[in-house]
Amino acid sequence: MTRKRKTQTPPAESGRFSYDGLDRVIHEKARLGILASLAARGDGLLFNDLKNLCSLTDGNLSRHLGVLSEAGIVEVWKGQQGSRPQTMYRLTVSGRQRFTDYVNVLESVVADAQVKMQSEAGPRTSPPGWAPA
Amino acid sequence: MTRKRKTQTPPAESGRFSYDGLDRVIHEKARLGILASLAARGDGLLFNDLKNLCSLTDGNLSRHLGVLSEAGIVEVWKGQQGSRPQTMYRLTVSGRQRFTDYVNVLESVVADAQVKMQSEAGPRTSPPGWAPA
DNA sequence: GCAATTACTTTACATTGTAAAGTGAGTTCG
DNA sequence: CGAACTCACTTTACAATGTAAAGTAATTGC
Repeated sequence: MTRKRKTQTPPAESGRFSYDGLDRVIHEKARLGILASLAARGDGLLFNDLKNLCSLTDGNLSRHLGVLSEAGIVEVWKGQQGSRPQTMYRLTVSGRQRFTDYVNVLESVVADAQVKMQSEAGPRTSPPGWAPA
Repeated sequence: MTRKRKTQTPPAESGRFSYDGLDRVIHEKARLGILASLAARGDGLLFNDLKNLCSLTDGNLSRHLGVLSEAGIVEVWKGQQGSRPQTMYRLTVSGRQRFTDYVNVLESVVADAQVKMQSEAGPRTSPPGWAPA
C-alpha cells in the first residue's frame, strides 16, 4: 500500500562536475566584471568608473550593485566630488574572501576544461549503433 | 527643436572588465558542468552519466541539454543499450571551439582577479569625507 | 529662470533556471 | 494476461532575475 513516489529522482550527492562553489550572486557576467574591477582597486571605485569599466547602463549597474551590497559583498559610501554627489563602492572583507573562493573554483573549471586538449585528436566517427536525434 | 534623448546613456565601447567573450549560453553553472564533462569525454556521455556527474535532476538536465543542442554546441544520438533507449551527448566541433574560447576568457577573469592579491595589504581606513550609505 | 546634464533609482517586462508532473516504452509479478 | 512499476527522458508551470526605459532630484549652463 505504499504510495508511489511522485517527486523526480533527486540529484546525486555531489557530482564531480557540479561546481557547488560557484556562488550564484557572483557568477554573473556583469557582476564578475564589477568584482574584478573592485578587486583590482582595493580603495574603491566610483559609479561612473564602474559603468565605463564594465560597459553597463546606469540602471543595470545600479541593480547589480544593489544585489552585491545586499549580499554584503560590497559596501557603499556616499560623498561629494566637487559639488556633485558621488558614491564609492568597495569590496567588504568577507566579500573579498567570497570572491577569492569563487575564483578558486573558476580555476578548477579551467583546469577541468583543459584536460580536453589531450583528447582533442581523433577522426570523429559516428558511433556505431547510434542515430542522430 | 531636437528632442531630448530619453534613452539612458548607452554603455561605453568596450570596457576593460566587460568580458564580452563570456557567452551567455555557456556561462551558466549547470551548463558549465555539462560542458566540462563532455570536454573530458570526447566520445560522449549518456544522460545518466551527466545527471550524476553534474548532480542535476532529470528535468533540469533535459532543458539545459536542449539549450546546448539548439545552440549547436552539443549533438544528440539516440540508441539502445540492452533493451532500454539511451541518448548519447557529445560536443560538436564548433561547440568544442566555443567552449575553448569561453574558457580562455575565464582564464583572463582569474588572472584579473588575482591582481588583487597584491593590493590586499592595508589597514582598511574609512575614506575621509565619505559616509556609509 | 528654464532647459539640459549628472548621478543615480525605480519600474516593467521578457527571459530563463528549476522542480514537479507527464509520457511512453519496456519489464516484472501474480 | 494485465496491472503495477521502473526507466529515460520531455513538458509544463512558476518564481527568480537580468535588462532597458522611464523617473527623480540636485546642479549647471545659457
